[in-house]
Amino acid sequence: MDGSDCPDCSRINEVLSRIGDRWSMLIVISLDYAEVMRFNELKRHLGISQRMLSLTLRDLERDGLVRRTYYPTIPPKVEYALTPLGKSFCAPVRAMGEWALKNLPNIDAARAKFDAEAARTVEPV
Amino acid sequence: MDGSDCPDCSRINEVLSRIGDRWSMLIVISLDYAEVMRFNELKRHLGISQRMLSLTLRDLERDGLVRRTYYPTIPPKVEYALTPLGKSFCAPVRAMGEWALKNLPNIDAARAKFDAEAARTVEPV
DNA sequence: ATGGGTGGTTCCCTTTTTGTAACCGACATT
DNA sequence: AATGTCGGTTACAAAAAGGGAACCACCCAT
Repeated sequence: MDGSDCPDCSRINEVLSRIGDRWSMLIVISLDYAEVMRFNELKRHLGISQRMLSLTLRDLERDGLVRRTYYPTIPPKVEYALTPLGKSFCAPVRAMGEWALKNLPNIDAARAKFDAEAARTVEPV
Repeated sequence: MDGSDCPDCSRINEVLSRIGDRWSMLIVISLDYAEVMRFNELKRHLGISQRMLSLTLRDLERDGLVRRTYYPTIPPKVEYALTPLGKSFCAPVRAMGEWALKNLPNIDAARAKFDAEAARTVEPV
């Protein structure tokens, strides 16, 4: 079984296992911000390896979030942009980003506190 | 570099690498729905392995999203519930869940179309 | 003729993640 | 007496993710 009971869980599970990885989200965010970007532009912007970028972009295109436009010039030029579906995905991703912005300090504080207490119970001296 | 240029990227990168994994989100959603759940209850509900569940729950507790209450009875009883921080995280997660629910068919359609076209260009017969 | 940029693909290797199985103590059930 | 439950931890193994470098064709600038 995998998320068998709760139907929402299996759905969310599905979508997260497709486009819920780090690079996909970061690419979507970048494209949302820049409207259109070229391959090496994305690569330099994100610090992603060439291999991961091409793999992730192909998956995003396959899933209908990204539109790839190839110009057979010399040297070749390829532009990536969000489809309407990709743009609609930005809303929840941005919501999560804003939550992150606001709550990362809280997480850090909780983590520091947890670690401090754990250290005390292990080493009471 | 890693998401160096765009400040949002590095933040989202951070938060995603902490609580952006599949199990964390599913646990948060489950706890939001049920208010409080026990260890094996979560395990059965999500179909997660015992090891991953204990690891993920400890991280969630460490990050202040989940509160763990231990009752030293025999057999032991442990309850997990969301903290206020965890509850606030539900909003963006739910937004993503709702998007998933609505757009999974679109993704599937795009994927099928992409695969069909790829098959045609490879095997034109 | 050498090197660089374009957008990739392919191979190899390491690291990370995840699952499986066994074990724990102490009791309750069969 | 053996087995099951509860909430885990640990060791091992399999799978997946990811990085790095090499290679491709083609042209341009030096």
